[in-house]
Amino acid sequence: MAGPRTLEPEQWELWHTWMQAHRLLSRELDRDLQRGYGISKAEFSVLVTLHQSPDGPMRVGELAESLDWEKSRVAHQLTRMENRELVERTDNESNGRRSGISLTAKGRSAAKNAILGHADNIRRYFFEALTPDQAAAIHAWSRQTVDRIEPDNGTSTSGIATK
Amino acid sequence: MAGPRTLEPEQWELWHTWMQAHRLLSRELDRDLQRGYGISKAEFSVLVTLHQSPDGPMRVGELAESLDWEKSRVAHQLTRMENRELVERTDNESNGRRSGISLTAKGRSAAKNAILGHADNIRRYFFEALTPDQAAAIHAWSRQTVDRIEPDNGTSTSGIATK
DNA sequence: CCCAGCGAGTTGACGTGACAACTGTAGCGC
DNA sequence: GCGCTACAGTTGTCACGTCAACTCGCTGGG
Repeated sequence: MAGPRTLEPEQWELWHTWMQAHRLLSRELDRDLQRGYGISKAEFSVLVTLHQSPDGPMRVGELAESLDWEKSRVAHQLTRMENRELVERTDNESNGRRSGISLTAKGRSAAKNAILGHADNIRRYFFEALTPDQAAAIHAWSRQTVDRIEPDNGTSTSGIATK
Repeated sequence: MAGPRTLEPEQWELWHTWMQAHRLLSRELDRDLQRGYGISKAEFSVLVTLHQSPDGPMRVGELAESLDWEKSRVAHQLTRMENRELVERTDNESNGRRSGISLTAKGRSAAKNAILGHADNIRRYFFEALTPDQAAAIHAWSRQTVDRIEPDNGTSTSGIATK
């Protein structure tokens, strides 16, 4: 409709700085995870999700939904992690197909260590330099954005949500 | 040192929501760029940088510094873009090595179109749902973070900076 | 029985990104 | 000239992520 077709310089500046901050932060966290625990961020996400699973082995579909990843991405990731012996695909008793994903001992201990270290890093890099105002602003914006792009999502107050 | 070794639930919630918002936003912008103009975000960045270059061809090092990418990443990206005829590596008159990067006609027009559309999308997805307070808070935090992780950086007000 | 179609999961192709090792040119001291 | 170092750029390798095509088991219709 109306409006200038380009951004104001200060808008550009804000956008650029915001993106850059995010990129630098992600890079630091990735590197720390890699150096400290020898796992990548993607691997970390999978390990945490499996680690927190209450009912033992998960299936690929569950993992995909829980992480909000595409199934193919999960499958690729699991293949790599299976090669590195962090997870294993186990036979499911009820039907013939192997469809259970579970942590190996190695995967479980990696998860345990990394969770603590990672939380520490997040606090160091993100929360320590965050005033309450900023936290509120970022939180509000994040929720708006998530709701706008992907409305059906359990981002509500603090936990479980509808499903 | 001291402090709890894990994050508070509300901190986790903020962190998770923020990461998710960022991911969804990036994905939307990427897809729009791809669908609307047939170029990726990485290609877009290179095209914009070259397009804005005042003195014609740039060199790989300049590009890398300007984008804050690793040189190898730039080289790989240029190889792909050269194959797609968006840029060309031209001989540099002063020394024998081919070291100039410039846009092809195709690249130039792609850049021109994409810049407008992309700015539009950024406004739609980012600025429209952002109050002035939020913008200020986010801007402030971003600058702090960039300065903290990468202190020597031209993030000052609006342009050129020391170098 | 056969086969069409579905849903879950996998695979392949391709672009992306980080890191390390390599090539090649220029400059310096001898 | 010779060797050495520094630096720019390239290449290889591996992990990551998306999309499209595929496999496999299960069903339901004929």
